[in-house]
Amino acid sequence: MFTSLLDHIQKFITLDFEEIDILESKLSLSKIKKKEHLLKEGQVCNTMYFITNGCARQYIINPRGTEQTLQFAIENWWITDYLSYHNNTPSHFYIQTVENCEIIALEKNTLESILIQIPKLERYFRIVSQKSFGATQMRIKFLFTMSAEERYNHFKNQQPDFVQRVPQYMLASYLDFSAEFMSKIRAGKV
Amino acid sequence: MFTSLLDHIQKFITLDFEEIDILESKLSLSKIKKKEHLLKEGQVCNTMYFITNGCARQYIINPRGTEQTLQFAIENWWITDYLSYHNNTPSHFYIQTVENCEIIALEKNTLESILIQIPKLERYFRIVSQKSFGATQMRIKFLFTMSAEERYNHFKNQQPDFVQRVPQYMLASYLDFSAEFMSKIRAGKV
DNA sequence: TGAATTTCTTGAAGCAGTTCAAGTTTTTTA
DNA sequence: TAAAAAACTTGAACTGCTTCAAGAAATTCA
Repeated sequence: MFTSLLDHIQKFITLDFEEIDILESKLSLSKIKKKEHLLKEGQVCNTMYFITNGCARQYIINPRGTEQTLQFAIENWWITDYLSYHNNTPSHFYIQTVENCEIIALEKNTLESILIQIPKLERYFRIVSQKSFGATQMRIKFLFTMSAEERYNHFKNQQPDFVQRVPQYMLASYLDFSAEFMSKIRAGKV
Repeated sequence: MFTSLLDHIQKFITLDFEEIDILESKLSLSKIKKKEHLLKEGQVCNTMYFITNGCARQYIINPRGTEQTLQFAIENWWITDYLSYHNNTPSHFYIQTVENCEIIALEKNTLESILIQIPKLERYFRIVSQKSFGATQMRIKFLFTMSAEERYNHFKNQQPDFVQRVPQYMLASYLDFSAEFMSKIRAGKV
């Protein structure tokens, strides 16, 4: 039932049977329909979400009223607002499913009690978040150095399947250009 | 000698005397002159750097040959390339001191041996990196939604002292606009 | 201190990408 | 399966910021 998360954890640390039991007893899997919100701007985020199936995104609504996606999460990714989570401050972000999803929602209280029983999981979450941080630095590099068309082609080469999975306007905003410009890039009119 | 790091750690976890001794026995403080490199593009990054005094930055050289700063680190910040660090891949980044610095350089091997003796430090590094990740998400939000002038004013309001500490052209590139445009913003010619 | 280097400033020309508006296509839902 | 909603396309007008070039000011260092 939680094999995808257990497998992911065991890429980084080794769990024994007892620990797996503890973990399984505390986790729960939810089915969430497409376009539902896991977090809205202004709420304090006290939950981490692990996607076992489907796709979610973190987005904002910009001053012009347009949604801009800051992050996507697919199978085997965690998504949350860590700043709101750690500081107990209202979030600046929305988190929303993009497809029907199966998600493990892990509340702060639950996670803390798990971490007391299985301290080794601290290591798992450390490594996962350090790697995410590293990936985000690369993302900023691409945003800084590539043209819109280069960013699109680069992304398409790196994640060819994913490009099909989300509406173009969401991907356009993730790559920091307009939906209209995305159309022109794809049509070769640039 | 390592009080700034020890204090920082103890904001998140509690260390006993024995653990502090172990830690102190494994750490070393280096003085690094302004403009020296801690990491160059192409090298595998196997060290994390904690700034106890001074300022460093992570930057790239863009296709036009101009340096672009992706990240600054001042007192009580860690700086490294986590992607290169974890994957043992050549780094895409330079890390360089911006001022004369006092730095705790923590090599991967050393850190791993410390973490075996003091597993609770996993928690410290987890929380620190999750908070950094959260801060980077906010940074991307600002890059996406604010004009160049707004980004400058926002940064100046948040970090008034820091603006004085680094050359304007470095800050301009960190805020993702040109050094020339920074001049015009500051002169009110925009 | 004086020379060399680094950093900052200014204006002119240009362009990558936005905004707007309207229409078309595709997908979802009742 | 028809109607509604969501997503995509297109062109025209515009603009925020870049690039270039050259000089001025500030800082560093021998």
